Amino acid sequence: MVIDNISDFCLKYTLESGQSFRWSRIDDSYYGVVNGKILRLQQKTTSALIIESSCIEDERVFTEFLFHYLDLNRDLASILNAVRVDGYIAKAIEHFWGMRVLNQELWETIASFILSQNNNIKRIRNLIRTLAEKFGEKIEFNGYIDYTFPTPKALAEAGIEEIFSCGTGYRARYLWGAAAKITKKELLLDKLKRLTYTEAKKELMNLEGVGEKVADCICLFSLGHLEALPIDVWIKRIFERIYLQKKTSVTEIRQFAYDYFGEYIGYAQQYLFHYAQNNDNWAAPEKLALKDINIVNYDKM
DNA sequence: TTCCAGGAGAGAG
DNA sequence: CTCTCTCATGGA
Repeated sequence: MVIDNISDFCLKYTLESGQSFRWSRIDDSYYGVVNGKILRLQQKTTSALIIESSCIEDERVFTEFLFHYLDLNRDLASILNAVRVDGYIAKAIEHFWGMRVLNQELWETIASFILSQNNNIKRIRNLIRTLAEKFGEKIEFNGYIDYTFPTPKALAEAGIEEIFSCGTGYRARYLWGAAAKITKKELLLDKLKRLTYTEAKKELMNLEGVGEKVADCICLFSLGHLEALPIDVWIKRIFERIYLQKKTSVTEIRQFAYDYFGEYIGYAQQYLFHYAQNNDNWAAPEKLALKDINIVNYDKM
């Protein structure tokens, strides 16, 4: 199946920007598990996406779902125009044009970012794979083998010890607690999807092991709240070094960021994060000059 | 060996 | 409110 009418999209940047931990690149295509099915995605040209899956019943319904997952329904150009307020972020945007903020499955996102605390991306990926191998279901597509993300029920029944034995460390009881709470319907995922950003964040922070940063990740990477701003060590570093030029609190960073970048701060954050992660020179002195705003037409990659 | 990673919670002040 | 310490684990 091919979708050939997309624009302002880069599969690589989208899937390799630390928002999802479930995609693997093999040659020039990406394999992942979404909604319990293996997907193979491949971007041949800027406008064409090749999709293969073990089970596509209705192409129209599937396309609709995929557009939502990859956030292709949004007008990326106007979002990036809105947040391109200085030369620094302009460089990040130019560099990673086409990176989208995904709308991932809610439970998987909650679980993944509970595991992400005080952890690095590679190890988070390994943890999730181990958990899926142990508590998910084995699936196969064209010789590619993977596992579905464990359901809340599966993890709740497994217990803390079993989760701990996967190498989750002290996060085991947080993950188990969230799984149990959802299984017991003390937290209703469908209801969570209908809340505003502020309401959803507050509700998520009632879970043990979910603080402000993780709640913001869930709001941004699953619930589509683009005003969410996850402040991790990198974002803190960037704002302290580039924008505020002093050591400061997340409260001040948050206030400044909304004020400065506006309602699409979530997208701005993702470009700044990925730019810093992939550029050892992100804080070089010449990059501190923000004045030189180059308004160029970034219509194409 | 020590430090760090898409942090959060508990306690102290 | 803000600081500080601790919590597993593995890679650099």
